[in-house]
Amino acid sequence: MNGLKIGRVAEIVEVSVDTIRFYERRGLLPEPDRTDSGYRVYARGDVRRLRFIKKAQEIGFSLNEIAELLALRTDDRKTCEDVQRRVQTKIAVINERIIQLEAFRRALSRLEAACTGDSTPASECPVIEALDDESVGSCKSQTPLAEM
Amino acid sequence: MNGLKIGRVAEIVEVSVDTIRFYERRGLLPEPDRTDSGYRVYARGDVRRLRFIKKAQEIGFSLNEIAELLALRTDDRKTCEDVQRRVQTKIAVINERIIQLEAFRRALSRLEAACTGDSTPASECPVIEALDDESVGSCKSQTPLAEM
DNA sequence: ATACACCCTTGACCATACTCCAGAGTCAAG
DNA sequence: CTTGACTCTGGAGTATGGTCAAGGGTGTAT
Repeated sequence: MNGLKIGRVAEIVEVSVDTIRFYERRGLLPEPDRTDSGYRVYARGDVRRLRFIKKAQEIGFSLNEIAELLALRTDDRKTCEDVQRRVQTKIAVINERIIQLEAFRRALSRLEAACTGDSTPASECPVIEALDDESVGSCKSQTPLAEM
Repeated sequence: MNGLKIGRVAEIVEVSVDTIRFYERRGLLPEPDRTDSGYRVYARGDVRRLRFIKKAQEIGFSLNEIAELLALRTDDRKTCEDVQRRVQTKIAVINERIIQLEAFRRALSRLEAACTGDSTPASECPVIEALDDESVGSCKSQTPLAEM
C-alpha cells in the first residue's frame, strides 16, 4: 500500500506537485526515497505531514512557523507549553493586525462620510483634499496595508 | 525658492532617495527636470505629491491604488463619486480581511484553550494533535495569513 | 514501436515595496 | 587640488508562497 508517487500524493492532499517539491526545498518535507529511475516515493507519513501543513496554513501560520511547529512535534524535549506559547504569540500578532485594520477602516470611513458622492470634480473631493493638504488624523500606522 | 535636489526632498518628506527614484519608475512621480549634470530637480508640487502618497499609504492604500487616486485627482472628468466608490471598495476589502483574521483568531483560541500548558510532550499537545489528525473545525479560509 | 501520461532538474517569474550595491560623475569647501 | 558629500544608472537582493517553462527521461498500454 505504500510507495506513492508525487502526482498521487498531490491528488490526495490537493496541492500541486510543484508545491510538494517546493516544500521539500523549503525543508518542510524530508527528502523522500527514490525509485531507481529517480522518482520520489512517499509514504503515508508524508501525506499526514502535508495535511498538517495545510491545516496549519488555514489557521494562519506561515511556512516558517509551520516548520517550527513540525520541529516541535518531533522534538522530545519540547512540551505542550512550548506549543502553547507559539499559539499565544500568533494570537497576539493577529490581534495587532486586526487593530491596525480597524484603524484603517475608521480613517477611511471618516473620509467616505465627508464625500458628497456627487459630480463635484474629483480634485475637490474631500478625500482627495484630505490627502492633499491635511493630516488624516489618528491613523499612526507605519505598516502599509499590503504588508499585512 | 524652487529647485530641490533629491536628497533634500527625501529629508523633507522623510522617505529615502531610493524610494523617490522607485516611485518615479513606478509612475507615481513624473520625471523631474534635470540640471545640466543630470541631477533631478524637484518643485514644491512634487513634495506635495509625495506627501499625498505617504498619507494614502498610511490609511491602507497600495501603490497601485494610490496611482489611481493620483490619476483621479487630476482628471477633470472624474468626480467625487468616483473617489467615494474607491474608498468604499477599499473599506469592503478591509472588512473582509478583518473577518478572516477574526476567524483565524477564533480557531487559534480554541486550540490554545485545549492546551494544558504543562510539560506534556509536544507531540501529545492538543494543538499538534488537532493539526495532525483531525479537522480544526470551522475555519474554512482559503487564504494563508501571509497573503493578507 | 510509439503514443501519452508521468516524472526529473534548473531556473525564471508573479506581486509588493522597497533597499542596497558598484562604479562613476558632480560640486562646494578648505 | 583634494576631500567628502551628494548624485547618477543599472541591476540585484529581501520576504512570501508558490507557479510555470524548457528540455529531458520513464513507464505502461495498445
